[in-house]
Amino acid sequence: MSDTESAATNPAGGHEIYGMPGHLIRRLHQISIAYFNERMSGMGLDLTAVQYSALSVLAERPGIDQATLAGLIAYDRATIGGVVDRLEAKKLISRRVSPRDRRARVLAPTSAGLALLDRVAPGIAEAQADILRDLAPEERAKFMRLLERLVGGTTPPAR
Amino acid sequence: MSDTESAATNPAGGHEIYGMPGHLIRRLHQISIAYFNERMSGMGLDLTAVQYSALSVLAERPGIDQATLAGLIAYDRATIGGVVDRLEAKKLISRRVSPRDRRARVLAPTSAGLALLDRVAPGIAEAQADILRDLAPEERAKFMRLLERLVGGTTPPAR
DNA sequence: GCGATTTAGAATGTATACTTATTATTATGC
DNA sequence: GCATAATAATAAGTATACATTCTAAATCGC
Repeated sequence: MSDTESAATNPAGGHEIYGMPGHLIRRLHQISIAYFNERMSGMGLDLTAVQYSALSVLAERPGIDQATLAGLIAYDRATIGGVVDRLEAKKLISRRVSPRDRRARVLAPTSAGLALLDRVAPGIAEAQADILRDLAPEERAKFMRLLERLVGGTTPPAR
Repeated sequence: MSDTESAATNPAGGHEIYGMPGHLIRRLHQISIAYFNERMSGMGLDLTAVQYSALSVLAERPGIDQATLAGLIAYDRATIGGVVDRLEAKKLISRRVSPRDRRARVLAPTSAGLALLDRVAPGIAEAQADILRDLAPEERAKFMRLLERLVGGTTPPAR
């Protein structure tokens, strides 16, 4: 598709999706998740990308509640509940009622959770490298800069 | 995060996710879907991005079966079943058993499906523009070129 | 031409992802 | 200090997304 065509239509009146940003972004996300899962299963581990992100942020900021965690990684607050459930079931984090606000749940990684983070670090780095593998180093930097601009310009959780 | 740090760790030994490609790609996908849904609900329509892609491809290639459709947009074959179910329930596509292969289901948009595609085209174009809004025109082109390289280099459905 | 393999689709189970509604609890206004 | 508004989680419902398993049907090999 040439640059002279709109993203939504072509001269024949069709609706080609292949050149649309949304389609390519969905595909790249799909590929990114596939690389992540490959590395994790390759290490014999059962951890999703979403679970890794949550655990990682909790290691940096132990003691935050679910709503704060959701805000920090731009998860929906309803979604975070299930993620936290599964991390707790795997004994990677602890969840207690906050003494200061009995509505809130205070989260923190367990020692097993922290140990797992260290153990997966190489696989995570490899998965990230996999994603950008087909670009030259300068192109990777350029892509990451543009990506950060596109994401950073938007207020995290849309709601 | 500076370029001298790895994507997975920082000098303090932490595991910052904010600079990782995977995290930023997930965020951009989330933002992309949010823009799509805003435009659709703004037009009073009930159509997801996934459903739009499927319908759009069926308009270009009427008569293909579900496995072919899945391959063309890189959907999982198990996922496509539900997507097709919902499109059929909304009477946007037809699904009949193939006369040549009784295992397969031949798909095609209905006239209502084709009419809907034309009707949503402006909203789709706006949603795509929303995603790249914060970049200058040359940056948009650069980003799209890199995105296509990253996606195009990978064989579509990972399995 | 028939048994073995492959393939299409569906079914099942897990994990996001988001909307809306509900409950429990806290903060606010006056 | 009490009714009201706001907030943290959960619950319920819909829609991807993918792995695995199953059935039906087609194809392949010899």
